[in-house]
Amino acid sequence: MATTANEDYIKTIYALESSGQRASTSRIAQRLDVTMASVTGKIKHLAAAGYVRHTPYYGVTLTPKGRKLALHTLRRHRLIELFLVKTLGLRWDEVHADAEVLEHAISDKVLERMYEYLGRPEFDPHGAPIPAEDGSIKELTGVRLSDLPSGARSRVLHVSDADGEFLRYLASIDFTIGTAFTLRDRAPYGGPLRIRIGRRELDIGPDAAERILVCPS
Amino acid sequence: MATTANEDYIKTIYALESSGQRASTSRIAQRLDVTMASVTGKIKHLAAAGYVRHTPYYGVTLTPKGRKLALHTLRRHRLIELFLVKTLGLRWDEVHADAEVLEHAISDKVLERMYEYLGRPEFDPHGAPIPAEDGSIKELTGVRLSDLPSGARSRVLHVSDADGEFLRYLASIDFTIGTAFTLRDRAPYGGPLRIRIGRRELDIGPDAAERILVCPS
DNA sequence: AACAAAAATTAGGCAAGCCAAATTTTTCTG
DNA sequence: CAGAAAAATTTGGCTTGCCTAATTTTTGTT
Repeated sequence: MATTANEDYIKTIYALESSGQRASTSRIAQRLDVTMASVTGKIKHLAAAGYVRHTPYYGVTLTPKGRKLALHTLRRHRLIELFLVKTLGLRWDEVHADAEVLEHAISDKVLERMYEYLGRPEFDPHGAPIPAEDGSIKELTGVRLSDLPSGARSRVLHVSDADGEFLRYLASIDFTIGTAFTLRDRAPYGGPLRIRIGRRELDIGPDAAERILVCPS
Repeated sequence: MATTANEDYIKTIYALESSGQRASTSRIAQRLDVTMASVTGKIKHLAAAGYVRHTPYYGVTLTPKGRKLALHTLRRHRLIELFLVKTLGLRWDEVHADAEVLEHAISDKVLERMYEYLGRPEFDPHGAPIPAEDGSIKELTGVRLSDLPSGARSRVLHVSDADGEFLRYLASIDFTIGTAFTLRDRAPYGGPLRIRIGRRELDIGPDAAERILVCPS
């Protein structure tokens, strides 16, 4: 029942719900790059199997069973990303696609070995929390860099793993997970944010700032 | 074109050819645990795609293209087995099933990283040679333990990875790849072979001895 | 050589996943 | 609120990969 396709749909629905969006047919279709017809068909199947509740012409919500599968898959994805970075030395911007495939292929046994090998980690290379085996997950209590008040001291908490180019950009300016910095000020009218990291000064565009989660400290 | 199913069929045909058996519909079906009808259908597809030549009512042979795919898949399988043993500490008897799945899922990039991480190894945990990237493979020049003359000094070269129980048995008597030993003698009428390893003496049944490849030295 | 058994193939069907095109429902807009 | 646009669904069709049952070909036996 938990095929590759099913897990991908469930993960997408979970991501939409987590970001406060309605899991509508069109949004699922867009994220998975399939047609709406395919989504409607799959939704019926997932509803019959008890993973989602479906309100026709509105969208779906995960059942507890669906939520559990989503977190199980997310745990696999994030552990695999971390393993690829830590063990094989891949960069944080190039592990997403591999993890997307391997999360459906690796056995529970191998996954638990990876978990132990990595020292029971809590976060993946992008700062995202790794769900526990029981399906519990730590919520990230951060704010968007774009919402940070001027003068605040903070550190980088999380960036999405989905956009490799953005990750390469952040790596190129050495603005990675855990980096401590001070927000000097922001230029008016959508101008860049001026950031100080130790002795180094940095400008970050407002669009980038919206995609970076930070932890005020 | 190189789907999971295709790669599994090609691997099976390669294994049959390598062991000098005709790759007939029935033998392929038996090894893959599918019906002969399924094999006939798949064979037509593989023949049309240029991986095999098909002689109806007789069997198939690999084309150079098919052989290349077989060796490519075998390389992946064996590297993954070794990686699981070396890096994650799995036992040699429990890696086959995982490798069987992962060989179809791991990207070339990750595989090459594993190859480098392992120090460009030449053999898998069961002594089988790992095909090179260009598809070349070292032939094992060994003899079956059952064919070894009495009194010969030798070492364990290779055992098949397919039978976990047999591998556990060999591990339990500490008769693993590379173990040096002397064949004392063999009991008549299909009796056991008496083996000496250092100071230790061991009896090995004739059926087991047929499945162990050794390297006289 | 003739017949039975074994091996192989063909024919027809099913499930998963996808698609395009047609239709229905909802939402938006003037 | 009426009509248009957008969203969702239905219908029918395609491919992969498997199955059972029926048929054909080969092989083995007397």
